[in-house]
Parts: sequence; C-alpha cells; structure tokens
Amino acid sequence: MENFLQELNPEQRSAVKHTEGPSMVIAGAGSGKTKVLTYKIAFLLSKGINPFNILALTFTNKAAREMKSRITNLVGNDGHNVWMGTFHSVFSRILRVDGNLLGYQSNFTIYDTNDSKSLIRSIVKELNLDSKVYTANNILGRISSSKNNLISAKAYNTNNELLLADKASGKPFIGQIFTIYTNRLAKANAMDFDDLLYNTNLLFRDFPEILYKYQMQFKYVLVDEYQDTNFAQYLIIKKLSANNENICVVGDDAQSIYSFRGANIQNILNFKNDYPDYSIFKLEQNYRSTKTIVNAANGVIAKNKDQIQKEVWTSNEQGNKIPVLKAATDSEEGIMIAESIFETKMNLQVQNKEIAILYRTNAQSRSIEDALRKKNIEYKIYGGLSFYQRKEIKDLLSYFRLIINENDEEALLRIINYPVRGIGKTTIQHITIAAEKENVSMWEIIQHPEKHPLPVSSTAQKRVSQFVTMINSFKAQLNKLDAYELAKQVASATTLLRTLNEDKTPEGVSKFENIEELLNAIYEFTTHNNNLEDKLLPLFMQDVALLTDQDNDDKNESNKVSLMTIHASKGLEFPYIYIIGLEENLFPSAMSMNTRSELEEERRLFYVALTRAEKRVSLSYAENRYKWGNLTSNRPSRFLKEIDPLFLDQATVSKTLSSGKSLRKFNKTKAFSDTKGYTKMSPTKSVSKNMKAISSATPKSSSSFPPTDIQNIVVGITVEHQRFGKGKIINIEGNQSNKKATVFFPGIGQKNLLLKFAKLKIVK
DNA sequence: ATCAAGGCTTTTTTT
DNA sequence: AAGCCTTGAT
Repeated sequence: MENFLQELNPEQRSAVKHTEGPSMVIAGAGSGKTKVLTYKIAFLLSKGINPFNILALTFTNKAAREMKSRITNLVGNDGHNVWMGTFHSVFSRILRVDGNLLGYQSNFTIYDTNDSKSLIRSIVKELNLDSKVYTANNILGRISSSKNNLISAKAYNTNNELLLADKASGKPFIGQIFTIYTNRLAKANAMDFDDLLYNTNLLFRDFPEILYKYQMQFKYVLVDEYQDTNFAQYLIIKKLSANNENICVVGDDAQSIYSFRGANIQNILNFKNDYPDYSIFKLEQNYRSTKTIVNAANGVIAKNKDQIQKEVWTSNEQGNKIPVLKAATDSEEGIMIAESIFETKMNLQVQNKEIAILYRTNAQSRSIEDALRKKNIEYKIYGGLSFYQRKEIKDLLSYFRLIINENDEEALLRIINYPVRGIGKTTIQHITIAAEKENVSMWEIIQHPEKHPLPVSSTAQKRVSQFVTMINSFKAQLNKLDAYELAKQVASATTLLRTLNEDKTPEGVSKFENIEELLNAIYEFTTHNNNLEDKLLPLFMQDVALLTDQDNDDKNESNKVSLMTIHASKGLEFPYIYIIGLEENLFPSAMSMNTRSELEEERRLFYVALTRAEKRVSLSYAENRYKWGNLTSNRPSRFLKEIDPLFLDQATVSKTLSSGKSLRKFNKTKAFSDTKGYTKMSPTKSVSKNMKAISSATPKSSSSFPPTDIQNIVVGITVEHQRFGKGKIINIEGNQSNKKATVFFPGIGQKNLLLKFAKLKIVK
C-alpha cells in the first residue's frame, strides 16, 4: 500500500509523511503540488484515518474533482468520502445544516454576481442616487472586500476611515447601500458568494459548540492554493484547525494573482508567525519546463520584493530561446501568431491541443480568433460566460429558485413578467414599494393581496394573482415530482419553451437548445439515485450557483488550440505557449501600475504565464491596437526587458510592417473608423460570439448539427454530442419520444440522455 | 405595457 | 466594438 511513496522525490515524500502538526508546502511552478496533496491524503487514508475526518479545500470545482479522482485511483473508494471541495461549496454545505442559527432557512438561495449587481442597481435607484456615480461594480466591490475582511454593514457605518474614504471619492452613501443590501438579502433568504464565507465565520464566532463539532470532525485540514486565500478564508481555516493544528497549506507566493478580489498574500507569508513550530517543505524541482523557461521566469520574479526565498531549478533540457514577435497592429499580431502556429505544427509535428494562447484581457481574443479562422486552425476559448449564467438558463432557473425559496426577490423580479404576461414596470414598482414599506418580501405582498392591497388596475391585480397561483401549483409538486418531471412541467406551463421555440433566429434556436440541455442535465441528475427524496429539484439547485463553465469542457477529447486569459491558465500546462499583447498599459495593465504591490501582482501574472510552457514560450506585442473602437499605440511592455536577453530570440518583425505595406492599410482603416456609418463586414461575428459561450469554435460554422433520426441510434454505435464530444452508446431504453440512451464519453464519463433533447450525431 | 433607438461604460474573476 | 441600461415613441 505504501509503495506509492516511491513515486515521490525526497522533498515531496517528507512533505507527504509529515501528517501531525502545522506544515506549509511551498510548491514552485511545475513541481508536483497536486501530487503532494493527493498523495498526502492517500497516505493519511492508508494509515487508517477515517476519510470523514479529512477536509481538503480548493478554489475550483475542477481542482477538487481532479484530486478526488486521483485519490480514488490511489486508494479506492475511500477517496469518495473525504470532504473535498471548494471553499464556497463546503461552507454552503455547512450553512445549509447550521445556518438556521443565523436566521437562514436551509433552502436559502445563493445569489451570483449578477443577482448581487442587479439588487444593488435597484437600491441605488430607490435611493435616487446617480447610477453613474454609484455603479454596481464599484459598490459590490466595496461591499465584497468589506465582507472578506469580516466588516459587517453595521461596522462599516461606524468606521470613520471607510466613511471618509467614501466621502472623499464622492460616494458618501455606500455605507447606507451596504445596510440595505444586507437587509434585502436577509429578507430574500439569500446569501451572496461572500456571505458563504462571512456567515461561516459568524457561525464559528458566535456558536462555539458548532465550531467544536467541526473541529472534532475535521482532524486534518489541507488547503490548496493558499496564497490566494482572503482574510475570511484564512480565519475559517485557522479556527477549524485550532484544536490539533493538523493543518497543511500548499501554495506558491509567486503565483498569487487574485489580490484584486481580496486574496491576501500575507496569509502565506505570515504562516510562520501563526504557527511558529511549523514545518516547511520547499518543492523546488520543476518537472515541467526547459531550463530556458525556468531561468527566464526566475529572473523575472526576482524583481519582486515580497517573496519567500526559493530556488526553482530543472534537470530538463535547455530548450529553445524565447521568440519575440513584433507586429504593427493587433490584427497583424493575430496573423503572425497563426502563421507561427501553422509552421510549428508542420515543422515539429505538433498538435493543436499542445498549444495555448494566453492574454491579459478577454477582448484580445478577437484578432487571434479571426486569424486562426482564416488559417483553418481549430481553437477553443476557455472562460467567458458560464452555461448557468446565460440569460435563458437563468430565466428557467429563476422559476426553480422561486419555487424553492419564495422570498428570492431577484428570481421573482426576473420572471414575474417573463414570458411577457402583462405585468409592467408600474405594477412591479408598487409591489417593491409595498414590500419595502411593510418590511416583508415581495412574495408576501402578492401572495396575500387582501392584506396588502396595491394601487393598481384590477387587470394588473388579476394577472399578478394568476402568476401567484401558477407558482403555488408548482410549489405543491416540489416534493411529489422528481426534479426532471417538475422542471419539464415548469418549462412548458410557463410557456417558456414555446416562446423560445417560436424564435427562429440563430440566437433563439441556440437558446432553445440550451434549455433542452439544461433539462437533459436535470434528467441525468435524477438517474443518479433511486429514492425520490434524492431526486428532488432543491437538491439539484443547491450547487448550481457555484458551478462554472470549466466543469463542462474537458480538453481530452478535442484537438484544438486553447485560448484563455492568464488568470484562467493557472494550474494548467501546455508544450507551446504564446503570450500576446506585451505592451505597456495592457500588460502590465494601466489599472495596475500605480503602486508597487499592484505592479508586483502583474509581474506574478507574467511569471504564471511563462511557467505554463513546457517546451517553448513565445512573446508578442503590437505597436498599435484597437481599444474600445479607437486605435491606440503603446510601447513594448517593461516585462520584455525584465527577461535576460540571453534567453531571448531577437524580435521577429512583421513582414508587412517592414515593407511598409501595412502602414498604408492601417492608415486607411484609421481614416475609415473615424467616419461613422461605414459598412462592417464580419458576418461570422455573431456566430463566433455564440460559440465563445459554448466554448467550441471551428473554422467554419459548426452550428449545423443535424439531429439524427432517433431510430438509427442503437447500442454499440459511436455518436457525437455538441458538448460532450464523441461517445459510445451503452444502453437504450424507453420508446419513441421517451427513448433514453446511456452514453459513455471518454474523459467525461457516463451520461444518461433523453434522445429527443440530446441531438446526437452518428459518427461513422 | 412594449419596443426601438441612442448613449454610456469598459481588467483580471477560481466562487 | 459590444453589451446593457435609459429614454422616448407608440
């Protein structure tokens, strides 16, 4: 059982075998961080520790899933019972059980960022404040960082420093908005993302017996990406492990890139003060990259002042120098990258999936996409809008949310007049005002019109009552029908399905398909268990707000070039990496050049980008670039100069730039863009945007996904699904329109699909 | 109550 | 350049 320890290097092995007492593992890029974490858990289990007593926290669902599957591979099914998940999902689980002590019902809704923003917008409006001064983004950021530092609305409003800062920035009412926002969430029985952490802290602070319960349960606490924890997370971890201090944190201070969301790099730098008798393990051997890449990256990060001393090295080969490409414009940069990729593929027999293009901001993907499409290079964009965030999906989910938690006001507002049922702004406003005045939820107002008469026309009143009746009829089914049956009923009874089906525009069709896919996912959920109580809609909905799109696409199956922001690339690796847009004001970002610590974070970001590469990293910049429709020019990034020239290949200048041809072209474009009303010629744009969301784009249109005749789908054949890729039919049951297939998708797993929804294509 | 046009904002974003 | 919100017309 213990021979898996042989697969570790000495430092990794010591880290794994140190199980009692606090320890910190500083894991340089590519040094086997996940391996240490998973082997450590496996080691604990092999020593007979009950999996129930181990808590492992990650930042993403993906990381948690990956660790779980690796552990199961090492030790078998015990792995399933380890408490492993994201901070948010683990603590929402705790709050569903014990949150009643804080006044929440266990069916509380989790507001996502959009719900929060929309709530803030309505508060700003109600207070008659200028929505251009009080932008939702700004306010939410302020509230969020307060909560992450465990400052309540009440504390905020008695904190002179904060109040003065708000006054100075011309926004003296932020404190008041914070208070109202807090009340509205409470009234809606809802928590935002930050509340999941804030309330867990509150629970542990005010209810020592609850804290004790979890301290007894989680005898071993392991934390991944510790450098990215914020104060709220830090404190929870500290409290949970206060009893026996079997805490193990893993991270790399050099890869801390989320301070703009409250991550505090001091948490990892100060670990030694919190646990003076801690053990530290440094994983310094990089197994991923060439010497050139490792040394170039080391040279860059050395410019930062705040860091833990370490020496990352590799025994890999020296490798290529780092090419630097110089382009005249952003579109030329795209062309140069596409050409370079084409050459690399030809000369080195490299596949698409071995290549990734990284950028600072999402907007930069466009010029690259255009160029790749022209060269028929298949690509895939990571990130962007999550499936569950899309409008049509959120609309249907909002019905579910309201049925489960009638006080969920954001859900109510979203659907009370969608599909259109003649309940207009005025009516809604009266409901809002009444709810505010009587300090009850909007649902209470419309549920009992006799108690809360509204000054609206009798037609409007009638329409509202009809809506209430409909929602109540769904609520009555909540524990009687399984999630799929109920969801189906809601989708059709609300006429939502029909409304979308009538829309024959490409967007409309895509929306309809997305709804079908959601229904399919819910159907699939109901096949996991046999008891009705495990198939109910609330259970399905519990974690939906915490899911992101990365949970859907696995890169195993598809052979496409990956495009993503550097932030999204953390934790990933590719043989060939292109880092584009190395220009001042873009990377480093203009917003992050004011203080040393901001600039250091940008530098860490550059470090992360460089260290994603295994064999070769290429850099590029453009002298001119369109920004929000205007041409701007920037000097090359300072980061280029921070790499020892020894590791650089001289700048490859774009052909068109050197011949002067492109300058004419580019002047023309400039003149053109100054004139309003010129004809655009980009028919593929809307298609590509759609695909961006579904994270799969091909050179031509892949939207033609002709549904195969259901009759032809039989056990044994291979089919292709729009999202899951290719898979094999394992079983078919049911008949005609209710025919269900069990399909095995390599790398994804087994899925149960309803054929009338799944739109499977038969592959020869 | 609903729709169309015009105007304004715009980083990164594991949850 | 594009999405989203507000405004104005019907």
